[in-house]
Amino acid sequence: MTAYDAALVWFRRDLRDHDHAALYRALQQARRVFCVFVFDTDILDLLPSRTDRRVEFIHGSVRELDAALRARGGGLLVLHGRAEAEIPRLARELGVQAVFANRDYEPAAKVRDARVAARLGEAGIAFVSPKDQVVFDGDEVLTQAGRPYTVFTPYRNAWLKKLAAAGGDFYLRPYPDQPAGGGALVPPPVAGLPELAELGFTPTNLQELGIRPGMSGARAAWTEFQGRMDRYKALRDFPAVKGVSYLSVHLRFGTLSIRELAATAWRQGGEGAETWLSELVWRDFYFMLLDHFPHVERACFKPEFDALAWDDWPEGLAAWQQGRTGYPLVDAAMAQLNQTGYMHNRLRMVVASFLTKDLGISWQAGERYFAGQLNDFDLAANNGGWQWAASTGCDAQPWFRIFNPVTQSEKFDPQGRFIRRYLPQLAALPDKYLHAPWTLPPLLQRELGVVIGQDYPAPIVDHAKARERTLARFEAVLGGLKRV
DNA sequence: TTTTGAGTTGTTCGA
DNA sequence: GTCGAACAACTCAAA
Repeated sequence: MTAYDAALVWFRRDLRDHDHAALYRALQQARRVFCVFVFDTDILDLLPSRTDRRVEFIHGSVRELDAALRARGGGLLVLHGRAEAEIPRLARELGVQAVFANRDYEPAAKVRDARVAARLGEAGIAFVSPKDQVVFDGDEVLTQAGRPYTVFTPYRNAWLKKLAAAGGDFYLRPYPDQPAGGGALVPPPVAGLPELAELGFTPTNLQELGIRPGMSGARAAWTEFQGRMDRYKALRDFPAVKGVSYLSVHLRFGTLSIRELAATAWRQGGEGAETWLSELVWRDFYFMLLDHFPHVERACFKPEFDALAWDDWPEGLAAWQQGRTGYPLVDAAMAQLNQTGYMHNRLRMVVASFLTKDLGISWQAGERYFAGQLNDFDLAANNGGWQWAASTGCDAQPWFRIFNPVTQSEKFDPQGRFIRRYLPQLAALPDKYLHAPWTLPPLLQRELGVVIGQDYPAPIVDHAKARERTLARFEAVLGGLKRV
């Protein structure tokens, strides 16, 4: 029996029509179900450029979602404006009794949703926001003392235990497309998807990069990854190799369901699948942290680290952003980011360590740059990753978190295949010198046509000295605390 | 309440 | 080149 005559499903970062909590609940509770997506100007206006792969990805995914909903008798109403105002207005116009939208954990989204809920409430319309984008959220995995975990390993243990206790797939079962005795999708009163240009954006190189948006792109990438999940543990640290899943962008925009991914990894078992499942647990962990500790968006997870005296060094930041630090692995990684909007996870750690620990620049500056560039940018994961690298987050251990950019290069790109791909000007260098080109004897530099300081930058800092400065920087804060 | 064990992904040093 | 220990000692989470 349906409780409502009509309901509205508001799609945000969940651009699929299967295994979808809000869509399922709406169909369960309402006789007629409308669907809407808003190109939210409150978000779009903040983007640094009008050429943005994320917007193109969303645009393509929305087109596909609309087609899928049409095939089921419904369709997607696509709006362009302030979601905060558009959703309550639309809900009234359509005469629905409830709006369903999957729960979001970002501080700004929580404020927006609270305002929407309040406006809807004034009109007697319910706002329902079920859990969808994580396996376990907020208060589902807590310590014995009832507090949120702040250390990953015990969190993961509790997370896995909770899943296992429920028989493995209880929490991972997909929501059916059509609940028994439920309502039906109905077409929107106005059809049509605005073109990218109408939204004020220009096309990107998304297609050239082979990034396919939408549920079809997600399905293809997911199927491909399943064939190599068992090798994930062995290969994931080598950026020149196809070792990681490349599913982050699909998880970011919900073109895949986290339950489906986790269920598959859980069922498969084995080293590769277990390691990958751990990464999905990290994802839940960071969402949970952001939800419970929203101050991390701007400040350090551990407040004492807000006292760290980072350097204000615009030229250093620019060199890092543009990939001309003189450290090939760092520069190749930044080139990958700038050209494709993607960066391998190992390299995200390397460049984050380099910015904060070698250049002494605040993690917030790096986080902001990533936010503008990454196709898969997600506040929770990006912030968590940066704070981990900067040693200001959970498990802060500065003396463990200073990566040696040359050692990392030798270890994880031993033949320099990744470096040569993104820094063709270094292609002629022998492997031996590729990771630290400044060690190449000057005569050989001329012979190979790679003169340091001319054809490729000299190292912007000396790692050993930078390391000492960083340890002193942390000592000033931690040592100061000890004396109190 | 007190105690105990452990902490994603490392680096450096010296033998 | 390889290997084990030291790094510094705090905080968290469970027993």
